[in-house]
Amino acid sequence: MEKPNDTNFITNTIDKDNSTKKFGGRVHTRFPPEPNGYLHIGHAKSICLNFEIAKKYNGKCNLRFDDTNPEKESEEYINSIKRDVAWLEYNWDEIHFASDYFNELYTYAIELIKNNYAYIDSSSAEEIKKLRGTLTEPGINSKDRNRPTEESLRIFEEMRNGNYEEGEYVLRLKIDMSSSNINMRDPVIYRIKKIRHHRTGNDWQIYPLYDFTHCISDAQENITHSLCTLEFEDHRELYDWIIEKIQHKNKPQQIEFARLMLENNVMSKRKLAELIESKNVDGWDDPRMPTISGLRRRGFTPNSIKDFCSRIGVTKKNSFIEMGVLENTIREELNLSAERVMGVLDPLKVTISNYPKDEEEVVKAPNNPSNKNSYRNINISREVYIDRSDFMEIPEKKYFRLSPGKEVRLRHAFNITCQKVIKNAKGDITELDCTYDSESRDINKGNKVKGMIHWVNAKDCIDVQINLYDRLFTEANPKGLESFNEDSLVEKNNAKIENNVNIDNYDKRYQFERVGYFIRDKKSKDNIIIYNQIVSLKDTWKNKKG
RNA sequence: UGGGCCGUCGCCAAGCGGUUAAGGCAUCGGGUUUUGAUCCCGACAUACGUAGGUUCGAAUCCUACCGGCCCAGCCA
Repeated sequence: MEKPNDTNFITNTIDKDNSTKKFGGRVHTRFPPEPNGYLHIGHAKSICLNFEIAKKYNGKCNLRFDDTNPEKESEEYINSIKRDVAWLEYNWDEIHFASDYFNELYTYAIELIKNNYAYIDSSSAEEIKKLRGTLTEPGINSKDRNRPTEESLRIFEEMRNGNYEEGEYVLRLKIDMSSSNINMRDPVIYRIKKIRHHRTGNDWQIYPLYDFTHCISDAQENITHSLCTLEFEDHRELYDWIIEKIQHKNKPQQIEFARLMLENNVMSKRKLAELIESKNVDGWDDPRMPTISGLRRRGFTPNSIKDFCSRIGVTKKNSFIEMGVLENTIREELNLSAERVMGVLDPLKVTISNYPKDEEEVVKAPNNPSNKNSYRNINISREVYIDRSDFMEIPEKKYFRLSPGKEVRLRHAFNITCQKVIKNAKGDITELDCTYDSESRDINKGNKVKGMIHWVNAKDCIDVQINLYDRLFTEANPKGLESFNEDSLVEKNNAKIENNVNIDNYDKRYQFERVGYFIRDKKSKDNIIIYNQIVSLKDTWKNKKG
């Protein structure tokens, strides 16, 4: 594995902080997902960043669920997120929930009201929106902005007790309605929501909003570097304002980085959900999905994902990463570790007419070219299957696989020559009549041939379905479903694989020689054995042809 | 049109006033290899969004432009 690229503008900042003892040389990060959906590769970038930084500086990294909106959140998501983080082999030092701080948050809110930094507003959502101003015009103070402290305190408590309906009142920070930073125009920090929370049940009728919750949660956990994505840059001023006004002893530093975007893919929960709802994919863990669960089912390993994250770097520049970078990481890992077997996607029957009927022999084939001492045995007899793509009746230039009259080697076995092409009434090729050169079992004795193709023994190969995957969209930056790649899934229903494959092992990744890397689909039905193509082998021949 | 950010090779990304402007992916040559894979070797930015300026010296500092992203949820 490559040495991870573990320095970036954030570690530079931390180095500086450490040298000035800003946090006493301490480093404490956190990964703060909202449990309202499944994690994707973009989250993996954040997970790797936060946990790797903690590791690098002998610090800590917490897992914290930002669960302040019970409407969208659930236990199911909490569990899936925990599972995904654990699958990536990261161990959080502490696990917290923003909802654990509801009491402290409430107390801080009261303090802010008392200090004239917050007030209860009876304005409707529409009124608040109207008075907020625009990007170029300042906002206007709410009629309730100077509500007496005692009154705000009383209403706030009544809100908590459930005396009011949703929308009747909100608690707002009193900052500056004319600020050029719209986040500072008296942001709402508490709203009434008469919804049962998945962790606090019916204890609360009011729930704090992100801006109020996040900074205080960080401070409570004594986080030093609060890493988040670019869209929160404008919120930093508010983050710092709140920490200052509540006079918290801890002052975490928020640092923003660019979120991950992949070419020919989408990353937003909404767009991912669209793919599912439109039935273009079969769920959050469809092997084409950029979700952690999708990647896992596809056959990616935790290491390959971490390797990917270290390769793409961390900056403040919005950019799209080519899918090839991701694919390359798993290809590189599997090249070293995956055992080799053979499998044909589109079987074409080959009868070796001069091979004795009812006879069979065993050939040896290395499990991995890196270890010449580990072999597997493969049976071969009179009938084999090869891939249709390895035969061309009228070969194009430089095609050095099988064609009429041509000799190629069956990998690990011997050379065969195509004598006759057999077709059905429609003119489709149904079978090839070939002869073999028994001398060529010894690789030094047969003719030197340029073509080498893979095959399976007809008598004992295993019938499987092989799923080939490609990028989800044809456009680099998809706007919507219009550019969905209809060929993103190709099912090879008649595929056949060598019987050395352990079909009961759902975790073992194989290289089907000359084709790609495969893993048994965890969702295979009992009657159909499905193998997922994790990634193909590089194919410069295909590239050259254009 | 207010504010906050960003612009170094096709895609990422080092670089922090003096370097031949790292590295990875991709691409293109060549070698090894009976996986058109792997592996190895080589090529690949006189150029850092543009234009000025400061300086003996600038991708690095200053100014002005140009281009892109984000912000007007009682979402996070």
